Amino acid sequence: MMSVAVSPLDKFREYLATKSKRLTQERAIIVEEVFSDHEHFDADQLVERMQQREDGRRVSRSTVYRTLKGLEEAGLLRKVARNDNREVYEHDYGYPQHDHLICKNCGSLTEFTNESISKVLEEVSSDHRFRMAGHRLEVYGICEKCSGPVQRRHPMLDRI
Amino acid sequence: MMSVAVSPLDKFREYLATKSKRLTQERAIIVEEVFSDHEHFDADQLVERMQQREDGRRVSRSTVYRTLKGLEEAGLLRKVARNDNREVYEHDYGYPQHDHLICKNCGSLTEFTNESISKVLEEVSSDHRFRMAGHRLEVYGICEKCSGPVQRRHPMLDRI
DNA sequence: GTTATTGCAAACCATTTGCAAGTGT
DNA sequence: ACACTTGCAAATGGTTTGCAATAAC
Repeated sequence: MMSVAVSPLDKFREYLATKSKRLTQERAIIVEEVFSDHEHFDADQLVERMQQREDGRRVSRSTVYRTLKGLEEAGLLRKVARNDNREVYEHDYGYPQHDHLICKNCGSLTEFTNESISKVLEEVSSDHRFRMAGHRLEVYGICEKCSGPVQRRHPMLDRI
Repeated sequence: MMSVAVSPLDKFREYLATKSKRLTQERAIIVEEVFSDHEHFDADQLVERMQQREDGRRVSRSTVYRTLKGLEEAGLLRKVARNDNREVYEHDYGYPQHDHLICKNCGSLTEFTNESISKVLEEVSSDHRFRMAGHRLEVYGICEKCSGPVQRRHPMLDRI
């Protein structure tokens, strides 16, 4: 259980302060939108969500890109994979450490957590006098959905 | 110890045959160049190496890109990281499985091997009925070289 | 009032692709 | 002969950037 003492917006505000940057309306709206759910997303999807806001508070594509970079630096987001040639982001704050199974067929991301992986990485890093700051582990393959139905077009025949 | 029964070129030849593709001079030269050492490289570096060949057997940039894709499909190369916005490749044939420590400061890649990681990944995949085909693990941080000298500009003062 | 930020359009840049000429089988 | 490949130049497409107008502090 990880406790979240500060909201994402506050955390971002802190980060901005240390860099003499400003908390603009645009940045605030983006943070709100990004943290409104836990799904993975890419820049383009976020741009689209920003354009469909009912309150009409639009934000340009450039600002979305610029803010994503800031959120990453602030430790609020991290890149987890590339899909369709786009960087895929996910929350890196208030969300437990995990990695992903990535389906080569449908592109779906399945999260999993495993304690021993981080332990191993810490050992390895220490052996190499490497100061680990984070990692990105992508496991490629075919997910359950894609390996099931597709190959069994005639389920009854499987038993023959 | 992994035994390499077949040369990279032969392995590529086999792959090409299964796809009714041809072993052209260009492809052969690229394989030769790529497997002439074990260093990591990106497409641009390979293009440059191809242009500096003394024997004048040049290969165009497009063909390099096309062949890299083929070598990846053939299981001879794999992408291991992105550096400077470019895909970084390494040998995936006749070379033991390993992962990388990537320095955020100088971009250097340090290889490491660890048995338990693949074991864990197989367990996790099996738990999710996921058919693992491979993985990509990038550990980010600061390498020994970069964390040493840079931070200790006045080594003697460290002891104060 | 200063200085950072936005939105737009243009630029960037690694990678891909259409096509006519060339090559492997 | 046939189908696959090459090299070139042009296109692609995600991401970045210059700049004048605007907003945060």
